[in-house]
Amino acid sequence: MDRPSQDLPIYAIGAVEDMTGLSGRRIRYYEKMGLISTPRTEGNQRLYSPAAVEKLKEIKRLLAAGMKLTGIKALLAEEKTDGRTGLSLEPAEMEKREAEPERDVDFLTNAITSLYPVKQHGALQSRLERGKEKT
DNA sequence: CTTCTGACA
DNA sequence: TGTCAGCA
Repeated sequence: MDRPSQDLPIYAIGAVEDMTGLSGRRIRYYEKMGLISTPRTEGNQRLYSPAAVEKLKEIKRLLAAGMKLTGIKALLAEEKTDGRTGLSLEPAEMEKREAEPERDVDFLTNAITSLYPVKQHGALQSRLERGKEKT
């Protein structure tokens, strides 16, 4: 069967700070901004899975690439959606996208193609292209 | 000792 | 964003 080990929340925020190079302040901030969701222990302590750590590294990269938190948030929302059908967006998300001030489609497309494996390009680019025509 | 939230600079 | 307070 699959090994959910990658998804098991096992690291305390301190360990994540060492692994990602991000400050706890920032990690908590990203969570507050809705970029990530973190499981808590009964004592309200945050726990991060190896996958979550990678996700944070990804956010760090995107940020370094010049993307705004809002753009990354939208990107993460895309991934959460089915990459193939990719059409289960909630009205609230749609509105946010329409209102996204820094939506440079070409820039996002480049960032995506250079950062992600071919697999995820299709649906994402289709959506971006559509938004492009629309605009 | 580490983490948490809220708040200030 | 760093850092401090006051808790747990």
